[in-house]
Amino acid sequence: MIENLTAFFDRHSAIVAPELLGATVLYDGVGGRIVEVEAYDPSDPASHSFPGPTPRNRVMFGPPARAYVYRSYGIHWCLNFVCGNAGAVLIRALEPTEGLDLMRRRRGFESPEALCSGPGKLCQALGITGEDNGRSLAASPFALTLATGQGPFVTGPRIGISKAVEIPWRFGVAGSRFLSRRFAGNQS
DNA sequence: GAAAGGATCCGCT
DNA sequence: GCGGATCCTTTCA
Repeated sequence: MIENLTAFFDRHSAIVAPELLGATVLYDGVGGRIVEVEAYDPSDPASHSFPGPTPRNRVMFGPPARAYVYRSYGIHWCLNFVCGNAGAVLIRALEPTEGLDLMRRRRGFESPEALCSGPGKLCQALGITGEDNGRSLAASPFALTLATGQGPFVTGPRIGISKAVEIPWRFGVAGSRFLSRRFAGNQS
């Protein structure tokens, strides 16, 4: 258990990503356990940091332990945690534990499994927008509690990208009902 | 200045 | 299970 968030995130995204599984993320008191993530790094054609710094992705090239929030397909927001060396971990799914009422109100009274089972849905449920881009994960409104130990997890190819699909940098808690999509092969 | 593409979600079949 | 909606960012002329 690393107490310093900056030290925790200042490593390669593919190392940080699986260790985030089981951690608790709260935004203004609303959130839950992380059950699914994906890693991206600058040598990866599918990563936003691959082409180099731009006005949109400049946060990825800044200090670690910050939130990188960007708009996807013009309508959804996606939440990333910035790691060392211009890498990032995309938060894909949560198991909701805090603020269920508020999430249901924002999401239209869906079942718990559907509240945070996807990057765009997750941000809507927690109320995260582009205004949170670049904010520190160590200060309000964010509250991040790292897991004391990792349970079993599964890996697989990442979702929704057209380049470097063969890199298995998707990580999920084994057997969780809150994943955005099931993992091919061993899930139970 | 203009055009193309994208780390997705929702509704319908 | 599949296809459309929707708009911001980047790239090129």
